[in-house]
Amino acid sequence: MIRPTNRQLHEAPEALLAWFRRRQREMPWRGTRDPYAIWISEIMLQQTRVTAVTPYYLRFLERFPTVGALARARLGTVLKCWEGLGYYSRARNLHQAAKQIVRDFGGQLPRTAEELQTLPGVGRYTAGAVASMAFGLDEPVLDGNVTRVLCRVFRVAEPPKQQAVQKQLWRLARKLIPPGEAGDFNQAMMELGATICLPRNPRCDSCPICPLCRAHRYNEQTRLPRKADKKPLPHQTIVAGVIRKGPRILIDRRRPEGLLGGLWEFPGGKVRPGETLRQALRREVREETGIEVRVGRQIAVVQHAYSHFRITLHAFACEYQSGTAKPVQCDDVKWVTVEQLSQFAFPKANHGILKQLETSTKNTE
DNA sequence: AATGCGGGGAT
DNA sequence: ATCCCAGCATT
Repeated sequence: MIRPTNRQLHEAPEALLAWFRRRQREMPWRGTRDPYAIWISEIMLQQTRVTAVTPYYLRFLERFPTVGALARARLGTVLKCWEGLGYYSRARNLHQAAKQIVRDFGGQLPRTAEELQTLPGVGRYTAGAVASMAFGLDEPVLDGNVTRVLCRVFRVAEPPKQQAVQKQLWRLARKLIPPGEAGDFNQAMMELGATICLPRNPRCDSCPICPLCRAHRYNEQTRLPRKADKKPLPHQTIVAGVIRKGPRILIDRRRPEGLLGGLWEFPGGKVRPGETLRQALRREVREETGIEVRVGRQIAVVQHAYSHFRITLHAFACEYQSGTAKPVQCDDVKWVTVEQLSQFAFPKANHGILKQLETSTKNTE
């Protein structure tokens, strides 16, 4: 829920406008009110930085100075002019839209946000941008910059990707527009996001609305906007055995390639569907080291998250029964004492087991 | 709601 | 390496 204060509502837009009019950067499409030129610039600026766009914009307008010129051009010519800018559907849509403007709108861009959105490649953002900057309409924009600024100034705790939050941000962006000034105000918000209210290191000491910023007050400016929750990671159940043979414990070294390569671990592995934990452990120990064990009591359960999956590790005390340990499906095996364990590198997920081991050993001494 | 779509600059 | 950029269309 977004709850702007009256002070924010009244003071922030004016402060931003004043700041923007003093401090805005030079851009070749600023200062023109040619709707065609503004449209081209906005399409090019979709997901693309000002510095990347500038040379393309200049070349494009020279080559296709009007809607009619663009509509008459061959697609191949348009694409050639776009070459290197990326997102080439933008160029195809631009060409299509130009033809549509000639055919349906007499060669003039439609003058409402709603009609603008009927053009291919023109969504809610671009429609608002052209409507406000080219036609002076009080239409809002919401892009990555505006989203970041709003989430910080109004301390929006929910991820702005969520549809419900999007809806509120659009409403707020509209509400903030000083009547008749949407063009400059929208640009001011984006300019602030691009130069001051930066994603990682916002320059709050240079921000014209810092005193009105809720995130800054609570020192949360680098934690907002919140990123969408990532998808739940795939999960695996793992078993491992602390296998005793007299005073020694069996460990094995993982093969040098792959996950956790070269680290030592307690023998074990993934539990297969339908297997009990103990069945899986006996099987894995046999496959990995070639020995038979009796699985005893469970000594630890460890939850661990890797970057792209997570595991639940069940550790069991085991007793050596028969066979000779050898590196069958691992790089090396070794019988060691509890005291020696600390000399070997273990994955983080095994540290809990190691700790348990030290503790229980001391207790039995 | 999730993806695909490009290429480059900042960290 | 990862994030992010004056987003849109498609599924």
